[in-house]
Amino acid sequence: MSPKIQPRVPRGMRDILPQKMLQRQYVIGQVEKVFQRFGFEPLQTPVLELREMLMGKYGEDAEKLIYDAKHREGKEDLSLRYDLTVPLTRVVAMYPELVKPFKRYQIAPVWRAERPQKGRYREFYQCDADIVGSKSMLADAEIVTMIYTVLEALGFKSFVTKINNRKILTGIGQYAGAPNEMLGGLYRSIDKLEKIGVDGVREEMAKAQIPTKVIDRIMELVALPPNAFGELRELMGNVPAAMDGLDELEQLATFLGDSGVPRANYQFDFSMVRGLAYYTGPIYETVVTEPKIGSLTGGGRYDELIGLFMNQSIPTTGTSFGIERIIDVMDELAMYPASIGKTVTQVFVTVFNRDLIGVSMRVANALRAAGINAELALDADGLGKQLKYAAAKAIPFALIIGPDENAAQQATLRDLASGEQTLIAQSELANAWKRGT
RNA sequence: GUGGCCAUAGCUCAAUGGCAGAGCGUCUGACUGUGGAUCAGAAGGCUGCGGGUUCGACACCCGUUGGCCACCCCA
Repeated sequence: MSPKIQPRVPRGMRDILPQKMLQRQYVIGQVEKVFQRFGFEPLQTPVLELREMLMGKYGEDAEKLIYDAKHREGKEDLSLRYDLTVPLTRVVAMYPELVKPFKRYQIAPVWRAERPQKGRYREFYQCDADIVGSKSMLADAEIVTMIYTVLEALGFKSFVTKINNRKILTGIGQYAGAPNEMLGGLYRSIDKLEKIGVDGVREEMAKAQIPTKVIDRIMELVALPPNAFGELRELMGNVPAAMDGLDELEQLATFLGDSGVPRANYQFDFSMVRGLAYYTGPIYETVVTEPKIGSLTGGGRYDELIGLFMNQSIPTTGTSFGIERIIDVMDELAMYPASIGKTVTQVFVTVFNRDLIGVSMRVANALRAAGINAELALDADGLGKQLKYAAAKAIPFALIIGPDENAAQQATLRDLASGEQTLIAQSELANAWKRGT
């Protein structure tokens, strides 16, 4: 025999075992239900894209994290998808016949070669919902409303969706007189406001050789309290880009006021920055305040991205839920409903002895035909062993059909949590379930 | 990509440079129509991997891989 190979998975990737999968399926199911309730349709795309589809979309830093996946003898340069947004824009450009506004959702894995940490993996699922073909701020309001509805459905209480506008950030740069090449670093510093405070941001900017005068002007704007539309408008009255952005956000604010989303769950925050290069309008990011695990959702408007694939550009907005982080938070806060069990099996049908295999099998199949998840013992081991197995798998009930029960056409139903047992006619088992076991 | 901490039985962790251990879990039996409790017993290890120092390394040194944490960035 050849020497054994250490079984391992690639760095930052993991197996998800059945009990965890049940939780995941619950979370994904909830998200999907809300997506559909808002009129989004499912889409699937290949995990591999032609490399050139992905290049030049995310910005230089992000591009370094893209995995290449070319076959040894392949003629095409392929990469694992980095997100679901660029594949969407590719689809929209390829199928002009799609009815607009095109609303699609996609729940699928993406790959980023980052250094793994808690809540950060190299292979992770994103749940995206986007609206293609609407310039209206109502589309953005729908996205923000949906973010709230999804998180609320999952049981989150203390979360805030922060809203800003790329145009305002651009305006801030212009207003402060910051040279273009400094803008990227500038935004990154601004984004840390909440984390390192006003002084921390100033310090970082000073270190980056940004003139004090520029810093002063920026901080004057960025340090404004949330939702301070009036002050911002006054200060930046002569910066057209900022005015456009403010107009958009004020419209969005009006729509959100009528949306039913509680005021505590969204906030206009002029210091929130999103890194991806393609955003052009409103941007969103949701953070939970309880355990600090980074952002749970991120998104925004990217009106020009589709234009990279076709002559005509199509205004688009949407968001992405980071389901891995959502799950990590839900684990930490034990947010799963009791109905999410540790197994899908509802009843374990024991096999008393070889002679009674056929009886147990018929009973199991009858239950299955009635829509009940029934597992059949595969060995006529001692009853003790079979019950132990069922208990270890956390199956709620066991059925015992020995010679006595079978002679009377009955079965013993054992509640494995309480130990309580009841005799039920074999023909009545499925009905007993429907009445609520 | 930069820096720090860590890696011993399935899990949680011990072991002055001197015989690799405990608790929990697993398996078997006491219990041939019933899991959890109790008791008795058993299995389980190239101490992540590769070098080095040493009479002797789980321990010290170097490298490497992986995990975690902080940056960077991000879902």
